[in-house]
Amino acid sequence: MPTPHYGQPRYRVIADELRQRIESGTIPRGTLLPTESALVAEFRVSRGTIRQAMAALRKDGLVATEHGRGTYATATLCECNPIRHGGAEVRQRKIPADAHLAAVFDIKLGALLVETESVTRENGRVVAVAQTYRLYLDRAQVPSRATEPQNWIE
Amino acid sequence: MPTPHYGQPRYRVIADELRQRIESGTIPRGTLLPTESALVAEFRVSRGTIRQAMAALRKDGLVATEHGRGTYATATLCECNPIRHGGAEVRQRKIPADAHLAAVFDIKLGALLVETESVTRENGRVVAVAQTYRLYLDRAQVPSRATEPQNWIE
DNA sequence: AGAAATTTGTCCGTATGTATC
DNA sequence: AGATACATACGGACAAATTTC
Repeated sequence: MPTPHYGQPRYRVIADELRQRIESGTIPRGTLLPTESALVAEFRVSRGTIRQAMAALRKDGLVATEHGRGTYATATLCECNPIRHGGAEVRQRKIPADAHLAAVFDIKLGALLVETESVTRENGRVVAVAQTYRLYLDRAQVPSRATEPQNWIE
Repeated sequence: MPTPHYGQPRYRVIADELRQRIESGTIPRGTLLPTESALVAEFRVSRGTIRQAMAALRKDGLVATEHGRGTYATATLCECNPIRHGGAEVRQRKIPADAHLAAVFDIKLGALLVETESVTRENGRVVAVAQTYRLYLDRAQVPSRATEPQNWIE
């Protein structure tokens, strides 16, 4: 097999498969995913392809990776339907901190924040977007060496 | 030469170097960067490494890539010093729209927005971050095929 | 405490497919 | 159509962080 990528590229197919396993609970939140080598064996692709799929999931905040340790599924991302509030659409969701927010809040990359997004329209046209972030205070934390990530409950 | 990467990985060193060239004006805003092959030759690294450096710059919105065309430096990111306003630090800057904001505003990826960020502290600890975005109304646009990107002024 | 094994991170070289000019 | 450039994929190698013994 040279390198045919008709339709969807392989790394995307794999990413979608893993995403479904996480969302369906086949891979519980907070637990480690199979290792890269295991996925290489399962999907019969090269390690680079697996890593590309992982990067895609990481970008979406669905998983987080720690060097020498593994990649685990992050906490549930709760996304609510937008509600109307004074002419603006307001929507709230839990998100993992990106690099910038992690630095500002001085928290770990991937730690949970609550994002409130408000979208303002004028004549149907979006003219302003406001996003506020606050710490998500719960026992839901990114697993660390101090606790057992396997048994951590979201 | 096996694969020594003391300290910083090479792709990051290259990304920093390119970033400096852009910020110092060696690579003017709006102009195309050297091609991948040129950078491969200059830095004596593989294409994948160059592409990784490019991806890093792209993620930061410093450059934008068009398929079959090349990679060019995006508009100036004006970043002002934070000012204090009622117990919060407020800072404004121009940023290129990421995928989400581009979708919400219905504008092109990389088009300019004005971001106002407000950071609130309690006892020195950051407790909330608010970001508002509005359209940046000016002639500064991301270059398109219709105009000549080379001569585009920010 | 320390060595070995495991796992992810980075890098290389190469090849081929696909889109644009 | 031809040239150029980006996207995907492979296999191998060594580095670095973590866990296990």
